[in-house]
Amino acid sequence: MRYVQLADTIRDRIVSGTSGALPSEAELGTEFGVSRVTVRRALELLRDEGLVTARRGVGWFVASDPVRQSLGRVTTVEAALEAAGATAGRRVLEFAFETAPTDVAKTLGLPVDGEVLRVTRLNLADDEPFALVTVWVSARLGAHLSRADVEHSTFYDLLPLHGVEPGRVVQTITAEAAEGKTAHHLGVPAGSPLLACRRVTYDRHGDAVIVAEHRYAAHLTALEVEFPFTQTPGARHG
Amino acid sequence: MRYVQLADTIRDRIVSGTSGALPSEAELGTEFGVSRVTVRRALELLRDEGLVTARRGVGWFVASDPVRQSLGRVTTVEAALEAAGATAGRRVLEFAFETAPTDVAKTLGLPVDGEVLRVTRLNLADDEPFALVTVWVSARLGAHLSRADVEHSTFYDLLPLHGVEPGRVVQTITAEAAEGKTAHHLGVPAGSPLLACRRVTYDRHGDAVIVAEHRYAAHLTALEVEFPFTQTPGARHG
DNA sequence: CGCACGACTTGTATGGTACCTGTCTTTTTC
DNA sequence: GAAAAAGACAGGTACCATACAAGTCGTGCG
Repeated sequence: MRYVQLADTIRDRIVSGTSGALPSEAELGTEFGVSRVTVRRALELLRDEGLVTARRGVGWFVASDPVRQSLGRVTTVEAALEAAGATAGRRVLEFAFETAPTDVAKTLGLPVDGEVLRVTRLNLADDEPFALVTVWVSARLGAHLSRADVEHSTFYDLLPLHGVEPGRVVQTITAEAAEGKTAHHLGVPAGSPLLACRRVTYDRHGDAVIVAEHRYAAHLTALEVEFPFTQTPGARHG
Repeated sequence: MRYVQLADTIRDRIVSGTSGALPSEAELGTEFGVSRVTVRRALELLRDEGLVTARRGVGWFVASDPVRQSLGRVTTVEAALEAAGATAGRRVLEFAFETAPTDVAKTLGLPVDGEVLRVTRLNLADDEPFALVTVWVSARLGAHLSRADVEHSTFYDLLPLHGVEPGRVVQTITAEAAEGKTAHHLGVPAGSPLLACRRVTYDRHGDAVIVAEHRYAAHLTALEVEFPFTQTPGARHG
């Protein structure tokens, strides 16, 4: 689907800072070597997402500061815990350099047999386990981290010390059944539903630096996302 | 049996990371030096295993990659499905006026025995069940909606016609085990993990107008949240 | 100033092309 | 005789090219 890919590249262009008016449909068409119809379908897709708006006779515009607008108020489980006054604790279960899983290598931009530091950690709230977290960073970065470091500080506190400036975070949320070992650590029956969040952190240059997987027991946790409604008239699917 | 061997090699290729669209039947035929019929028999074998799906006139796709729904940008399930290249459908299962569940009555600002319109709907992606959605609106608003309305349009398209302007949306995400009836509708085993989203839509005046519960089979769906890195308590835990 | 005109834009519709899957029949091969 | 190959056709989808309607804006003329 050509227009989906085109929408992806335009979306990237928008989230990485472009604002104001977009080039006209005809210009985008010649730039990407596609017809105007295809450009329109891509733009309509982005309009359904609330990322852009169109004014007839004028042009297409990036919706006013869409990133901040739509993503400003994401509350994580950890934030809620702190707000509730719980004391957060960490217990490092594993700390190992090993070859990266293929998907992790891919997102971190490493070769298929690239080496990473994997830290598996149990997050505690008032000494009760509530999240099982696995973090991967490239071995090059991990070389500067000690086990004590990751036990007492967050990765977000540590990385700036080594010249890495976090830029943006993409969090993918899904659900899964608790596998035996995970269930044991979280203190829930095996097979019970978990909230699984994969969080990829990028630095200022757009390169992925941290891949993390958080697993929460479902009965304890809920993520809350708030965003303003963006009017999307004329959605193509009725 | 030539096509069984071919199915094996294609399966290997898929499980080792290939995703998205497969080459066309003709291309696979020339690549492996077999006829199109043989390629088809192999692919049909993999389809029976649930590994791939075919869309007429388009091509074959690996079935495993979930639909990623971007929170904060996509406002409807339909938009996310279209972005993934699937065709969206709806089937209304229940359409009833009844007394509101207490939590719904509370969020909608109704008295404890207030009346609401409840619509339970199955969302389809390429004619496969994808999401089970229950929507509650106050009886006062629901009085203007017909069953055909909610079958053919989204609530977000319908409400502006009756003077309601959506303002903001708060979405709460959690996981749960599929209860029997829900599992049946979604075509998954009972007890399998679901992604459960409760979405409360407020109008311009800050009054809650829609309460909706979306349930997705976990293996089909992932929610995606992107936010710029800020040194807030919520983003500190990594 | 007022106004028409033209150059641009988005919105909409249509015909045509290339390619895809789905299904069938016939021929070849082992 | 069964499996595979080869071919043909139907039904669909995505994309392109084109045309035209409708809206906006700047320019220049009277």
